[in-house]
Amino acid sequence: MLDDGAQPPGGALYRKVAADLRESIAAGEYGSGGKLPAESALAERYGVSRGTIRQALSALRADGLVTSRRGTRRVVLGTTRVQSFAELVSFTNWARSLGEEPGGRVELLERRPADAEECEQLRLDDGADVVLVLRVRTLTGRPVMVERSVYPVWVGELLTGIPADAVSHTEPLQEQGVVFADADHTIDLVLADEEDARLLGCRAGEPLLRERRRSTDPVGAPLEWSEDRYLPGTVAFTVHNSIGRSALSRRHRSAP
Amino acid sequence: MLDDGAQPPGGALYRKVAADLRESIAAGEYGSGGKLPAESALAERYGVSRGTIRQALSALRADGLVTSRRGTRRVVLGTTRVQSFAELVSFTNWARSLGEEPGGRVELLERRPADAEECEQLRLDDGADVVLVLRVRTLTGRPVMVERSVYPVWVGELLTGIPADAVSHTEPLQEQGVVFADADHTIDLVLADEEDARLLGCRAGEPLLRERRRSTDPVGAPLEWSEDRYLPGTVAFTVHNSIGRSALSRRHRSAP
DNA sequence: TGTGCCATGTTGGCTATACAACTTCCGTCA
DNA sequence: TGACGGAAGTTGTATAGCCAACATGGCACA
Repeated sequence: MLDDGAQPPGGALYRKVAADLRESIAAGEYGSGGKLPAESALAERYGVSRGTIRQALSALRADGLVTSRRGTRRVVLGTTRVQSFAELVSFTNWARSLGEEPGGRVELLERRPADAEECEQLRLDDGADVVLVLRVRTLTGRPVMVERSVYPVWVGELLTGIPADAVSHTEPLQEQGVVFADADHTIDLVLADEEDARLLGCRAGEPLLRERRRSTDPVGAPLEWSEDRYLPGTVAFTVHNSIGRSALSRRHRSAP
Repeated sequence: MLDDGAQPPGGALYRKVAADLRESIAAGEYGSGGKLPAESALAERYGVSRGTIRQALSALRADGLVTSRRGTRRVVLGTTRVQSFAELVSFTNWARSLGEEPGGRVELLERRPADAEECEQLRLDDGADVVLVLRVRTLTGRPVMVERSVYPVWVGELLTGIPADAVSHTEPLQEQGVVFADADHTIDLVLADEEDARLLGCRAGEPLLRERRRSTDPVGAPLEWSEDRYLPGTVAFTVHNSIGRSALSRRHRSAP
């Protein structure tokens, strides 16, 4: 038990405890709807302080795996959940975790001046350049999504050396020290334009699920501003939130 | 400073600190991209321990308001964000927070045996009854969303006494001690059927943004299983996630 | 000039303790 | 039998302290 296997801040004790508890829960050790041992009991079992246990449980709580209420033991909510942040930011990681073969092709990679929204999103000065990458992503050969990403030049020029049929873009970036730490996602619906239709092999005007995403590094510097358009029926987005911890919100759009 | 104004577990010190910091950030006191004071400085300012400050900052971190990295002071990511959990679960609260007039009409309220998925989602035995509520929701008179919710009978029968034109359903439930604590959302795309078209005043086959939601109480008991269908262009869902704290996930659907 | 090292500031992680608030259950008493 | 009350168990909140890991800037040295 207490197997290792995390890379971000790696060796933290509470992460190992959390990982072990996740496994136990997924294995049904406490049943679905069953009660977890008390914090003090877990502290003794793992040989750590109650504070560390609480740190671990807080992570499970945020993932929606367990409840937490003053006065009673924690209850198992779901038996499995959660994708790592890496699986969300990287299409490649996600596909692999599904057992599907990720693919993709760069349709366009160019450097050009940023427009108003790109400046806003990437916090660039007016007139600054950005690198635009247009890619079609496939799952086991089938086109699933078209991705239009713009990067600040200092990020984008790291991508110019990558072959056009490279499976992953985020992995080489990570290797060069670019760390994706935060992301804001906006999900709505959009109709395919002619370019979408051509790239995805659908008809123009067909509805697509759109995810716009702004990713930042640990310091808060914008790394990527991307608009992904998914063919319907291929993906769904799931979110968990709880009272006092709601990363999800619903936004109104008065002007279509 | 340190204004009150939270109702769930109300009086916690770290919540007041967090609320105060939120205000300061929203007021631009540290600038966008600016540095927050050190934890120790904040601890002294508020007259609390560093642990309490860290608890408050952890909440802001989860909301994506500030960064956190070992070695450097925290940086302001965004100036404003976040809706309370109540605004997400309740259409009424949400609409009010937008300054729009929420409306709605119950098209159908009936008690009937649950089907297979409803049993699964609400953790009911086979053959158990559920209460189905079909409602059209309007924003300042304009129909925006159709909501199909099923409740376990013990929740549903609390709704039967409510007038058909009642604005909110969740509020009367809360008053009777039903607390919504956790929710799982799945967002995807669906085409309007005849009923949707009739209720929303659109054409059948038109694309709609669908949110399926399962809400549970603090003990983990399912309270509601709902499917909401939004007219395109009226809403967008936004999610924030960060490395190590990802409540969002992307799911594959192999069989449409 | 430029490079590398070190002191300092800052957050992450962990422990220990104490009390408050709440739930559950059991036993007592009417 | 039923209601009330209290004891025990459990999580929430807060404090204090310690060290490690990391970032930054300045200083010394080549």
